Amino acid sequence: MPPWHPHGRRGYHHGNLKEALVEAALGFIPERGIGGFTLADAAKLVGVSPAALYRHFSGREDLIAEVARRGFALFAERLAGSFLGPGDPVERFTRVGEAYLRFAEQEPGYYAAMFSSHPDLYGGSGTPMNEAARAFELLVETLRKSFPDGFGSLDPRFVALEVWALSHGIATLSAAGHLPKGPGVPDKLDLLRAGVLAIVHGARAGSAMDGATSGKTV
Amino acid sequence: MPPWHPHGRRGYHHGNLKEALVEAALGFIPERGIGGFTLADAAKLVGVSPAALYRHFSGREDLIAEVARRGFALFAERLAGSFLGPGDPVERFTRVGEAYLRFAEQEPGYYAAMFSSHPDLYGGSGTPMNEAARAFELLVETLRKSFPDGFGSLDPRFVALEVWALSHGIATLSAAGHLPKGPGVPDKLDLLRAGVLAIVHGARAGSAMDGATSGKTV
DNA sequence: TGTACATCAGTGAACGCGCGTTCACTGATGTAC
DNA sequence: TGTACATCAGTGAACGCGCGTTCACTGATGTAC
Repeated sequence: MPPWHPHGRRGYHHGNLKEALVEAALGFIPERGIGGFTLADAAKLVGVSPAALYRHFSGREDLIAEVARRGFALFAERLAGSFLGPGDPVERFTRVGEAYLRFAEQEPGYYAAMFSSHPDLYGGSGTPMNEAARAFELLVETLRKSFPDGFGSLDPRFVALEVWALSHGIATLSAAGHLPKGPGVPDKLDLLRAGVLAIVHGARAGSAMDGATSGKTV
Repeated sequence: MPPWHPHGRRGYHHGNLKEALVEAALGFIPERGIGGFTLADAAKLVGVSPAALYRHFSGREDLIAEVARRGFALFAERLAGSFLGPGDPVERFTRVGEAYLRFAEQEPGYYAAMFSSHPDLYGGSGTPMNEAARAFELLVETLRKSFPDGFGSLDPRFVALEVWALSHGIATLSAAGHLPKGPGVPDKLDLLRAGVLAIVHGARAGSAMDGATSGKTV
């Protein structure tokens, strides 16, 4: 018999309450939205009194911040993993973009928590924004490896931000149902692939973009 | 003496309650978020009993849908307006992108309402999604005028969607405080200009993008 | 191996609150005659 | 010009509800001796 049961309760002590609450949040957030997620429901699902929650989190905000923190960490892991494997760097970088959209779609709870809360609310280390910065750095590094010749006078961080913004835009429009769907209609992967190619290609060609950004670095 | 007072009450009848409630929502949504906006606060701000609201809206959802509907209409107006004026078509199209970001920043209440609610919730005509579709058509038309030679085998609607997604991504990341700020750092306008140039240029060059999207139209 | 005890993760009842919505009503407006 | 009356935009009190959080507590765990 394991020291604690993965689902449900063993007895008076849950044994794995923190993890269970995070999982409950991940279940509720996608279907109710971040604002519609309640501690009461999470506690009920897990089979615990609402007050038990306060042994592991300082409150609602804290639980959501924890979800966001874990989300960014997992996100970075997924992006990094997708860059591994066969193919030339450009192909592998394309896979990173696909991994971005897949994460947003398959982990809507994480994704919503990650981008819902205002980063100014958090300070210090180990916060969601810390993890977010690490994920961004990873994207920059991936971009550097994929295009070792660089982007002319353009900072790779600038290009990475561009790619991130496009991915985020496609992911959120898609999640909100604002993207056209149907047979014969390009899907979000087509949209991302073409956009990323254009951004990266445009940046490498350089000339057109230098005017707007010369001398600026992120 | 005017038939109704622009601010506050004239007497028992408000005279302009519907407009006043929409304005109240536009004031609260940016500071509290769409989920944090309450009918009670809106009614109090306007100086009216909470029940009065139901003479003009069927409920909370309906009020927010009205805000979204007006938002999309105003949005389309602003985008169209920014395309007018001097300059060659490409310059003017660039201004449209800037107008997008300006709208998102200056009208956060409208913007949040426009993209907060799931379009599937609405049906029929005169709904937010109807206005949204008109705004998108306007973007497509602007793109057609700016690049009359087209984009090779690429549907202008595909390119327009790309531009919309990038703009939306930049606008939402910026609003959430996820974009780096500071002197010497490219701002969101730099980001959008460079991205749009790359997307449009990449689409005109064609070759690289055709593989991913040949035969597909929006 | 047994027992006393510190630790701490839970309970459950209660709190104050504010929400969206309803109801029967009332006051103001404007129109018909 | 005056009056009766229909219309309708408001009132205000109440509803049932569920929220996040607190509190004194209790049961289980594990460690020291």
